[in-house]
Amino acid sequence: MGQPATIKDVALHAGCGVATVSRVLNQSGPASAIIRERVLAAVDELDFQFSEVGRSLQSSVTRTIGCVVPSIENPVYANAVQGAQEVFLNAGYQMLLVCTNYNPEIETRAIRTLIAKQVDGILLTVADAQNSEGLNLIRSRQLPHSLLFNEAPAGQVSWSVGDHAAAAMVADVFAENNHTHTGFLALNFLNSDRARQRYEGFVERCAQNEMARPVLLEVDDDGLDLTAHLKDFLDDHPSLTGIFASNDFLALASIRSARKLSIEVPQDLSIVGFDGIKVGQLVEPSLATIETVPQALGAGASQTILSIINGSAPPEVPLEEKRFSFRAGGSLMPLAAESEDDGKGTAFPPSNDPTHQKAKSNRRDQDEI
Amino acid sequence: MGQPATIKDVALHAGCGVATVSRVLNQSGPASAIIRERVLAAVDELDFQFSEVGRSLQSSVTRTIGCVVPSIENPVYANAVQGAQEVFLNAGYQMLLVCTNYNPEIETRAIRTLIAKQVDGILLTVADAQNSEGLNLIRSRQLPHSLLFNEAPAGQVSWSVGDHAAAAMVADVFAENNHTHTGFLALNFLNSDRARQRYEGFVERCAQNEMARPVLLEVDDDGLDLTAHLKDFLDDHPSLTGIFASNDFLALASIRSARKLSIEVPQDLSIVGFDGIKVGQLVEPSLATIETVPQALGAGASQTILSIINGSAPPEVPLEEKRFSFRAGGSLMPLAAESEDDGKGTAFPPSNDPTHQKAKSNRRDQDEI
DNA sequence: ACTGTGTTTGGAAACGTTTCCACTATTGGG
DNA sequence: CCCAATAGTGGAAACGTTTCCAAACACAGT
Repeated sequence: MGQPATIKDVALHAGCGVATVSRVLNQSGPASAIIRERVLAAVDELDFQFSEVGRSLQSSVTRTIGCVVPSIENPVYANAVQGAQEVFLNAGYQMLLVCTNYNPEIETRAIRTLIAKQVDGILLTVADAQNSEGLNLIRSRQLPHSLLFNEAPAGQVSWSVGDHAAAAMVADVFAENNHTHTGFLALNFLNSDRARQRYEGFVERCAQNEMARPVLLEVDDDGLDLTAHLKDFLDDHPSLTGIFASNDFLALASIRSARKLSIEVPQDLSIVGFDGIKVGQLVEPSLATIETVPQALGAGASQTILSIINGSAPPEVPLEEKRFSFRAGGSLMPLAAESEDDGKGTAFPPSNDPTHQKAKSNRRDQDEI
Repeated sequence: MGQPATIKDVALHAGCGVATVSRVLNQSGPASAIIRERVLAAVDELDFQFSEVGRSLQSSVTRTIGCVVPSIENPVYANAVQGAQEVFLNAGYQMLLVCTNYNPEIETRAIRTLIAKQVDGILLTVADAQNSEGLNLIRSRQLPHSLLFNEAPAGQVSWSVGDHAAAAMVADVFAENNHTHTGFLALNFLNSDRARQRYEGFVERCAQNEMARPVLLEVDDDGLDLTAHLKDFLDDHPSLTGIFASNDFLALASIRSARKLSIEVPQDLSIVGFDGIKVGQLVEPSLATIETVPQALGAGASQTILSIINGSAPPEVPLEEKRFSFRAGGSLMPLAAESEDDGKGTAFPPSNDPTHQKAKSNRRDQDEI
């Protein structure tokens, strides 16, 4: 029972040539009933299984796909990866997973190794789609691939949320609820083109809605305690009535921090998140957020890759409206309508609003379903 | 620019033999400065990279590890997988990930494929460690492997939480807080030996603490709405003052459902979770739970595999006390001390306690830090 | 000039497959 | 009874590596 049996062993055992064994097992050619039986018996006896390595060398197909994402501790990526994995598995592919921790160096090295391993395709979320060494490597070898969560440059397919438009929708929601002075809370702003796009989309639409320019609050560690940051931020910008957090964890952390500062959410401060993670619906107040469908994006991107491999028609990326939606929640509350702000909206208007809004209408019911 | 360059192309380009190219690139033998330069130039020119497939065939080493887990939508597994992935990557291995969705058939098939791909080791969480076809395959081929989250049978290493003991600790916590009538809330009881072990550990220790035997509430779908289930459950067992949920999501869902039924947590009902997911600390009331260290378990299990591969000393599995701890939270509240129950604790005692406990001491402060 | 030592070098085998092709039986029809 | 199809079979090449081994070469000491 030393080394695993090879096709040669089977051939020897069955008293035939290796070609015959291959034909029987792959049903790729004629074989007499007698010999078929002998081969099958030998396979059983030796517990034989083809080596995919030998096969891959011969066919230059590995039935393996590479997947490169920043991290799967973020449930958004976890869901996407899981969705992708499932599609691949059903199509007979397995998935090599690499988490880069937002480190471009690891990203590049990982992609290089994936190429060397001759994966049949690569699914990836890069730190910066405009300038990714790994992505260039992939492109120059014309390896089937698809971007996930990155907006692709010019005409390339990519399965992304539509961060710009989604963030604009948040601006609209704030506008509809009479919020004019808002903040944007971001983590890892530098390492994520997604966060940047959300910020841009939010800022632009706020301007269009004649709201004040959103104030940027950038935090760098992902510790849970934002309290100090939040306090400084609100002290500096007392006119703020709403915060758009660039992901749901930040949003939840903000709610908690606000509570410690005796700021009631949503009465004193409205908060909107991004991603639509499951727990957002389990908490009190429930989280108003942009709901996304990461699993569907992951699955779609996988199908894109598979279609390139098979030469079949690629799936259409759904319209933006299908990729995100606003999920109402108790963390957002309308402000009593008031006189419009001056319509400048470009520069930071001096806050002429010395106190926090204290609208006290008690509308907990919003998340009763 | 058709097919990628092979070592033969490089040899041709550099005007030398393939053996020389191999020696230069691997620094595995002598080579004159002249020829070294020519080889390096050819590599650059042709953008050559070794094919790992050819290499693996020759060396029967793939620098690839298989990882089989139920799902990475569960943050516990996601963390563990990420921890493992990181260790492997640092050691020069990549990881093939398969999510089985708790389906033993997929599990077996995946393991079979991993073996065929000649992975150097397998890290896995199986549905049932006592009776896993895939695990048997791995064992019979003596493939380096390590179990994760499964308790291993007799003397085998395994990186698990220590579900039995952890659940017993929950029983102790309930006892210290004067809860005597508790329920155990489980999802997927059939598919998870973990849930079963938690139940057993909880039941046993409750008996030792002379508490009533915990009532089992099993739910099958993982929809978010437990309200109906919870209502029936509490109607049937009005004496319950505490629920131990077999994971934090269930615990959070219970809190929400309780709220809908106008049952206050923790005043009317205490809830303790299991796993210690991050959001548990962000919600109000914060979740009392068993905190685990899935990332450390994943990393440890990986190191076990690496040590088997390298023939080095395997890392020690930490003592149970290091693998979990109780995290206090606002969802659990002590009951006013009262006369002891009758000490039978074995059969279901008839509930002689017609109303819910309504201890009203307002101790929100418990989770202020 | 010749031997001996040591350094470079490249041919060839091996790893486990698939597939092409040539070869041998078997059959059916004349 | 012979010939031509045809079904069944196995040898060998190819895939891209590494490594063994023998050959070639350089050079110093006699």
